[in-house]
Amino acid sequence: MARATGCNLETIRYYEKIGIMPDPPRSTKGYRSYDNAHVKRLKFVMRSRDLGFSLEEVRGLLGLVDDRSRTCADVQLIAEDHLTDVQAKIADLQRIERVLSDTVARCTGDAAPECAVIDGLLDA
Amino acid sequence: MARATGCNLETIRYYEKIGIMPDPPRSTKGYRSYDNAHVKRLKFVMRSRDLGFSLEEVRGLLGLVDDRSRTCADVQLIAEDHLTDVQAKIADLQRIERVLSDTVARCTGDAAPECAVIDGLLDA
DNA sequence: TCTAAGGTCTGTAGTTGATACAGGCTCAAG
DNA sequence: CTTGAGCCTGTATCAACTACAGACCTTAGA
Repeated sequence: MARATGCNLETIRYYEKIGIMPDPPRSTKGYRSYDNAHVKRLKFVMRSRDLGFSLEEVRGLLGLVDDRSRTCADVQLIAEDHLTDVQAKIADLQRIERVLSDTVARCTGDAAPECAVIDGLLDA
Repeated sequence: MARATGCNLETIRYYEKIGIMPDPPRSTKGYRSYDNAHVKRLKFVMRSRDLGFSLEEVRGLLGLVDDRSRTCADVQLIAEDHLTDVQAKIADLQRIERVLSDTVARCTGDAAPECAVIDGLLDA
């Protein structure tokens, strides 16, 4: 399954341990054996993680996949919360980017020990 | 110093333990006593962290503050590397934001168990 | 002077989301 | 029959803190 999905082997077992992935059936010698449903679920998890959902959020999303009595509105809540988080992070990083690029622009870049970056951090 | 800087008490001691902050002098009863230089250094660390520098990067920046034989060019390298990181993170998050907001926009938000977000994650 | 509330001390454990072994078992090819 | 690869469990590690437990100290009020 690691090869099939590109997911790290240890990560799959980690997901199993924390209950994101179900305990798969085992061969007589104790080897895990996975089927298409496992692969599909793992890919779902990987795509969610890729979009920055936390594992707890992924658990919530999986709840809907598993339990069809939960609704689209539940998912929308999780996704909108997450979208808000992402937008806040972007705004933060853009602020940081402005400060950093302004400061770096003031760098002379020479061999002197005076430095606009350091001064900025010391005096801000 | 925690009150003076707004830094969590445990965090200050953590910085001391990992060598970001120096071991301060102690009272006879073992209480730490800080002066202005400590406060200034801690504020420098806090501002650097706030701009997203890792503690290792902060260590590098502090190296210049401490050792005046190091140069502006050294700092510029650290800051430019970090700027590149920040810009990459912004680009990632913007990609995520697009996907998320597109998907959420397709949500009906009703009580039905069909959901565009889930479908998107399952089939992408 | 006693007491209670709060601050400080050390040291350890928990957090998130993995990753990296160690040491042992099994399997398939040559 | 051997060799190398793959799988198994369990534990340790990473960043950057945060949160206790349990002990000690200080200060203000009765």
